[in-house]
Amino acid sequence: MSEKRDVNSLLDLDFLQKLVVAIGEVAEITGVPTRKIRYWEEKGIISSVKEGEGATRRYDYLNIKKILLIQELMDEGFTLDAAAKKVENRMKNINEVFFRLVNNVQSNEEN
Amino acid sequence: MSEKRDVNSLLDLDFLQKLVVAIGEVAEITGVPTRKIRYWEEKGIISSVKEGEGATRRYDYLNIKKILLIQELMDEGFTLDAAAKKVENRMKNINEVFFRLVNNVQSNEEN
DNA sequence: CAACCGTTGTAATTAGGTTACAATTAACGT
DNA sequence: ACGTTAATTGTAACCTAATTACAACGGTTG
Repeated sequence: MSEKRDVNSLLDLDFLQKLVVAIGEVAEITGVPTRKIRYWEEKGIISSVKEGEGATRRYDYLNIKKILLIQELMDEGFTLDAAAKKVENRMKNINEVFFRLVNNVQSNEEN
Repeated sequence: MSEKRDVNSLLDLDFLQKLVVAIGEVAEITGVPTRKIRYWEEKGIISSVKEGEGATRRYDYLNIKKILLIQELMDEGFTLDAAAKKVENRMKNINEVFFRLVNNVQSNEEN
């Protein structure tokens, strides 16, 4: 069975981290308009990457997640800053879990 | 512990499926030039989605994976068609595994 | 009511993508 | 050697998407 290989191939988290998308796509995915996303970024609440000078921004999936979570909390009545703080804590957890997963996948690869 | 929630939040495969990126980004990720990607698509080997009429194409992560795998096989000496066929088989497996994972995550959610 | 928060509008500019037509390069069979 | 096919690349004209900066708006709070 080459199934383990297929699973690892599918859950290639290293690859997932490279998967960064343009702002229009993020707006489509999250339902948060581009203008708002840029505003949150101006305020330092989320962040994007720029490949080169004068290039367009790209958001990784952790930041997209963040946008979704913040929007959810704001819908519940949190202020932007409060929502951001709350999400920040959850993100720490998510990052930890993430690294643990990366390690698991890597040790499975050695079989 | 809200860890299970965080894991599910991280591995939100439903969300992952929405994560589609523009051709330039695919080129960056895979190292395969945009022109070549479009050529492979013309030949029907990979596929993209278009949101509306006259919009730009977007590739989901399974298709990006496909591009990577095909390029690898071609580097080993396979022809394009042979590589495509081989990858097609692996993709079937990957899709199966994928659906199984989606179901697992969903049943975990019921706890 | 003044100040702030969160958001949105828009115009001008730049970046990125599409299409179609054509050319190139290498391998394959006769 | 020759025509053929496979795989790729170049490019021009056109269209779509993103950026920046400046401004404005409605709601809330002191």
